[in-house]
Amino acid sequence: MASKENKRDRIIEAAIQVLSKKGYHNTKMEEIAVVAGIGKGTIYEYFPSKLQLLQDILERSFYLYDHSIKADISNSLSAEQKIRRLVEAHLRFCQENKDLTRILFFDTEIIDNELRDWACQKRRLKEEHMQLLFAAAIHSGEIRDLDTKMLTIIISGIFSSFWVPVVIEGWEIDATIAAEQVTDIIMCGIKR
Amino acid sequence: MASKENKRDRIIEAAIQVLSKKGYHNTKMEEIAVVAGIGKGTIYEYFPSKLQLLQDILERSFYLYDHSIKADISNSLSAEQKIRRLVEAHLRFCQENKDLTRILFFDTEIIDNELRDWACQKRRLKEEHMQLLFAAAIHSGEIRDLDTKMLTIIISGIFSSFWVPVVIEGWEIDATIAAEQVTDIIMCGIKR
Amino acid sequence: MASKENKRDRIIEAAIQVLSKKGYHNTKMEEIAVVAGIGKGTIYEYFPSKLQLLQDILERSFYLYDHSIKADISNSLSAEQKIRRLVEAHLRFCQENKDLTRILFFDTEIIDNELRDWACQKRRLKEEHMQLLFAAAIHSGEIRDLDTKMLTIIISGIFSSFWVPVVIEGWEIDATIAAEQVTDIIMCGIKR
Amino acid sequence: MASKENKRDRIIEAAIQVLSKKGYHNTKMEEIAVVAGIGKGTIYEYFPSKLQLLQDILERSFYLYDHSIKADISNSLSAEQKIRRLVEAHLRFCQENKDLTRILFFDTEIIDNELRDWACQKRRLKEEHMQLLFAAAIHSGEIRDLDTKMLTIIISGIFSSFWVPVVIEGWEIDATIAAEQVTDIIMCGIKR
DNA sequence: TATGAATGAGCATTCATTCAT
DNA sequence: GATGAATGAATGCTCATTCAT
Repeated sequence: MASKENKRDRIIEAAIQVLSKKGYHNTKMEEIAVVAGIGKGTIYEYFPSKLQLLQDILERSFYLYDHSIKADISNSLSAEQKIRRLVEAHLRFCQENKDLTRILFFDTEIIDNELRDWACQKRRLKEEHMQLLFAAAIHSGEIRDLDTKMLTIIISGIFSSFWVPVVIEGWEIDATIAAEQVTDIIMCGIKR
Repeated sequence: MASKENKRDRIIEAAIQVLSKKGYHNTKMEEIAVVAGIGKGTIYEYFPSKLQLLQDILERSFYLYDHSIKADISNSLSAEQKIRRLVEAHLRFCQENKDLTRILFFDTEIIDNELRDWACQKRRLKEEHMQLLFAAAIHSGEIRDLDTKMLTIIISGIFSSFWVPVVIEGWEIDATIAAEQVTDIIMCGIKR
Repeated sequence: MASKENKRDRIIEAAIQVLSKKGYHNTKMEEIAVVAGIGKGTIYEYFPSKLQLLQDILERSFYLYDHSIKADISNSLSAEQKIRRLVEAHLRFCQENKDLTRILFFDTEIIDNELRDWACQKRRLKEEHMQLLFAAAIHSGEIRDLDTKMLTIIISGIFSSFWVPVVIEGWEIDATIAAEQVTDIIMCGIKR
Repeated sequence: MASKENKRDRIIEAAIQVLSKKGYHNTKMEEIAVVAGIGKGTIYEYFPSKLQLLQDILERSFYLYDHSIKADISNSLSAEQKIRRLVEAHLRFCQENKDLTRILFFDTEIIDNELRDWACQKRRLKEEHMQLLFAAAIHSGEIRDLDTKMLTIIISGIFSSFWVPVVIEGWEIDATIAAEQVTDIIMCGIKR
């Protein structure tokens, strides 16, 4: 049992490693098996197909990400603090899960319609959540009365723009400091 | 001759259409041919390989995008005006070239190392260009003394975040108005 | 008319050139057309297919070879003289028609059953002719009473073995002298 | 393991069968698979490509041929005996390995430059070996003082001329008797 | 349960041949 | 007649998946 979960996890880890480096279509099941140190056929004992393996990873990753991001936000915080914490959590996630991040954000080629829809839906949920955050902050007077959809797009964009330098270029930043700076810009803009 | 360019263009158009909907690996040469209304072999009269076809499209697209974006920025403008125009041009490009945008911003799976390097280089160039813009604006006192790398990441993120709602979700916005709002947020932040 | 024959000949010449260097399957019709200085489609005005083109060349070549070989043998000659002349004529043909020789003797891969049968038949005819020569010589007492089939195989082998060094390796020999030596060996053997 | 070698051998056998009948370019991988009684993809588990499969067969065949030919020649023999044994071994090889012989002596179309060079080199080695044999025999006074290159060409020709009647026409001869006759002609010539 | 040998659907690419100009 | 752009049948090869062991 423990061994079973163990092996499943080993497959997932191996898959994350290979997928993040090569992308879905350039990754062969055999490669994953080799990295996992098991036989090719064994993967199919745990996952019905390559696609399902990817889907499982994505779901798992998304859950993990979502968890990392949301866990830290208690409702008593101000919008500014919430944003700062979001940015910080996001950065930390990217730094600590580079391979996962690459898979999750490297908005990969349309692999499957169902998968694409799933990803879209997840994105939508994330955005709705953010939109609520902004709506509340506007309502409480913390931030200006701006279009919440546009706000969401802008802030989401800022979020996702950070993974490339961190994951691909190995940019080393202190998440806390960076979050501070980013939040400052978001809140106060760049104008002198 | 006119006809020859014509057919080349028809192939490119068909390829853009199919590629943007299905992605590189799910696109069959035959499908492109069918959409272009020609025989499979004909594509190879104009493009040596599937990969080269994609590469041609990407280069062409990038050139078009680059052109659309840069053309509009005369040096006499203020940083704020430059940003507004950039945002507007970017939005307009996305709106007017949805399929192309999808390929340009989405089709990022590692298809070929050379291609990946090319894309990375293009991104780097774009960012360098932006970084210079910010450095100048800081120097002239137009914007605050912020880390230009971070600024570039943030603003790039804002840029690229817009294509999804426009292209995928069919969000209809007036580019001029949106650019105004976005620039306002960038310049002045969101704090009340 | 003259022009028509002219063009046909130009195609054949070009084909011989290319075929002898690249072999049937590695030769593209377009290549032949380019070498002939005409359009690809034009070949089909003169030859119904690639195979037929090859067949025409082979027939023509064989006729030429046969002619070169046989022309020189008047019946009044002794067997020894006949053999000497045959060898000499064969060598001369190889020297003067290297490309043709390569096609004719480079017993190429089975391209077509009909063609293979044709080639076999030609070989058989050649051998029958030779066999008759030997039978007559034996009858007249000029040569020993040996099995004519075996004799034919041996002498044919000697013949065909000469084309490689001449055509491929560019061996320069005086046909008359070589024929003398070869005939000497055939007639008297190699034993001291 | 035994099974693995087994399958590899079955593929080679099937390939020899088909290749010898149809030639390289007319042989489809699928056909080989069907004859071997396996799936198309299985061949690629044992051979990386069609060309490599041919190359393996050629190398194997050449080794086998070379082995059959050379094994039988101890140095204490006279030149005459050596020649007789060579002829006999050659004939026996042709009789016992008809398909292989057909591939080895017939499949000469330029398929690949590397392969062609390999074949040329093998031929050259064979000829050098023969040339040495003749040089020694001349030196020991066993045979007349003839040009060794010419001698080699002639005797090689005699050798290779035998495979066609044996393999193609199914000529049944007793190798020992035929070798005797051939050697007699080589040594003593045909003149009465 | 674990394996990896076997499989064959699937696809990019080639090139002889056609036919509209 | 001459052309060469267009064609699609043909084929080598890949790799996710299966299944006998």
